[in-house]
Amino acid sequence: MGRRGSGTPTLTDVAALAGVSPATASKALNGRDEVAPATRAKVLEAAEKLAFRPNALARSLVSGNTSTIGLLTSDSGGRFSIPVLLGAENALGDNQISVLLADARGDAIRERHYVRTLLAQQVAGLIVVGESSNRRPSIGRDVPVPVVYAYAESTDPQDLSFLPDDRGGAKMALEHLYSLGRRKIAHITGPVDYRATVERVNGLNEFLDDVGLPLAGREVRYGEWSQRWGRHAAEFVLNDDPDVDAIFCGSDQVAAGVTETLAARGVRVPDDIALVGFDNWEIFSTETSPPLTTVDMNLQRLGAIASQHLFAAIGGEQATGIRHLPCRLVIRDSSGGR
Amino acid sequence: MGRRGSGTPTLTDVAALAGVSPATASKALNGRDEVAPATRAKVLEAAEKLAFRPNALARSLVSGNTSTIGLLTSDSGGRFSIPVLLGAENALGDNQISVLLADARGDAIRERHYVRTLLAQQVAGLIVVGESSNRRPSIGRDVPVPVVYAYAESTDPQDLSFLPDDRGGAKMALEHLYSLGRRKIAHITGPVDYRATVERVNGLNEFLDDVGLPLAGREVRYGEWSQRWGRHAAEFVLNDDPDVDAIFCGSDQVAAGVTETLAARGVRVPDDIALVGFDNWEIFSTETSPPLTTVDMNLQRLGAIASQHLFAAIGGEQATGIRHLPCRLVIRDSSGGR
DNA sequence: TTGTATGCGTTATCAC
DNA sequence: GTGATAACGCATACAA
Repeated sequence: MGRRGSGTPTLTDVAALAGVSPATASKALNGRDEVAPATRAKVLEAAEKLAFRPNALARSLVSGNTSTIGLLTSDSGGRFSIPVLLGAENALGDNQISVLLADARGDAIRERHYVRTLLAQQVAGLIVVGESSNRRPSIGRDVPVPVVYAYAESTDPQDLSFLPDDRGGAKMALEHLYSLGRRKIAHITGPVDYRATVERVNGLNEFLDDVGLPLAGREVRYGEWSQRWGRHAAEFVLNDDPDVDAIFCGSDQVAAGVTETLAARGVRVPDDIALVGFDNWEIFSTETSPPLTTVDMNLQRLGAIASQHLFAAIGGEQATGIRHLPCRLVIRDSSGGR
Repeated sequence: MGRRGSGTPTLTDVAALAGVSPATASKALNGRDEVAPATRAKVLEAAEKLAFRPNALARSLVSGNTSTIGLLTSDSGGRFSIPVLLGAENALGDNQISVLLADARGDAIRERHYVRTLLAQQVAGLIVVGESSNRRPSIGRDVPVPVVYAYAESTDPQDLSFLPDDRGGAKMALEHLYSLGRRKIAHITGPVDYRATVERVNGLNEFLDDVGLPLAGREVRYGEWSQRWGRHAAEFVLNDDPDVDAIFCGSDQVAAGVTETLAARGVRVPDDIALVGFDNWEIFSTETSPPLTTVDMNLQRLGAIASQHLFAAIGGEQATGIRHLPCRLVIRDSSGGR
């Protein structure tokens, strides 16, 4: 009889109903070919009838590997981890892989705790997602399963990290503005201690150097990731440099604030000033008036690629280093580019 | 020797190092009292030395119950499931419970698939989170583990569902406005086919009836959950009823749009018009100018309570029906209430 | 107090 | 082609 007489049916139940041994039933259900077609049919029928589902725990215990991976995150809002998770689930496909989620909330102690818990659950691998894409401590080399960092950069070069190519993304935005004839481009962005901020500014500077253009708006405006900052910074830029004909923002949230100030001052977008954001965070980018041209970091794709590499690593193909994945320009009305 | 000679240490390894049998080691580690203090010390020391972590799979296989629960969600953005998840993790505390997350993306087929997968993983219970708080099909009575619905209402009254008390939340908002002397209150909200929309309107109507006040702004303005709609609807309201002195919005996102229109038309908030939102979605509620007074649905608390009930159910204390959990008014500047 | 034996549900090995 | 048997890592009933 099966578990506790009345519970979920077990392989033994199926075998009994089919009139074969558990071993044979196992082979039949797992599609091994050392089993007679007639027998297989009987077993499958019995399994169907009992709505049999193999106990993944028992299976993992004997096989030594789970079909579960751990996702260790720190961004409590799920702003980055959810897209990464969705991308991972996509890549997993019907592989019957499950994701154990643990949110360490940026606390190193809690993070260590969760790593141990996830390992106790015998996860086959770990994906670490950052609360920002900044460099962050490695969870260590003594972890007995493969680890990849997605939207996070491990300080240990022996780890494998996946980051969006913010620098390239910024260049895409600027090329777009440049191609539309804009020559007085200002930049309003977030805190200077974000890798994303710095990389986007690097892309900006490289582009301006390449085409021989000065930065407009007097200087790069560093602030916070908030609409509030966008509103204020737009005032500064307009006051200091009324000729500005384009503003490239370090995030859509900032761009949303900029939009408000421009509207309040009667500046037309994109006619007077073209606007480009970053993130393609749709609750902002599709909701401003006009909707934002913006740079999408392809986080879902990043999650998919990271998990593919994780599986490769689980399969023995270890890799190391930092991979920058391309961004994508999403053109809407705020730049006048279509 | 343990797994594959060199892998993760097992209980047997610990026992060997401590010079006792695996059974004794097990008892010592699990805090059973039929073991001599000296022996326990030896075992603990050995476990420490080997960094031993019990294999949760094996433990579950023998005990028959896992320390894992499944979280089945449909809101791809994580807008509701993440707070619920955090609340659940809080309630779990150090119980070493893990959460297996599956995102069905609103697809019933995928949902069934994930339920089966989660069950195959032997989850001890299931939390179902909706993409909205609307009524949704039950995942069925044939699920062999307890299920609770959080921010979702199962169509089956035998299920246990937890919902925010939107009606009560709306009343809190209105009482607040009323107590501040506002008497011409309009309502701008989302689609009429959302339970949340309807319940908030119900609360509105009940309140207005109670105090004998007519609705201002001509009628309830139903639309979408978007800033865009908020901007337009505010125009309608102001045009139809210029005397309005308060606008209660069905969401912060809508309120953010309303704010923009009010600013554009030179209407002062809260002096001319007081504004109250709903959701306390902080990227909106703390970022508008002025910041929004709004109703918080306490989703994290809802998640905590739902998971507590789930554990009770796992422990045998089944419950059924629908529980409405109170909202909380968060007072900021947009209502002039502080 | 400690150790031996057994079983959880499944798969793999190896006889038959 | 099929079925005993052992093993995965752990916990427990029971014997010592």
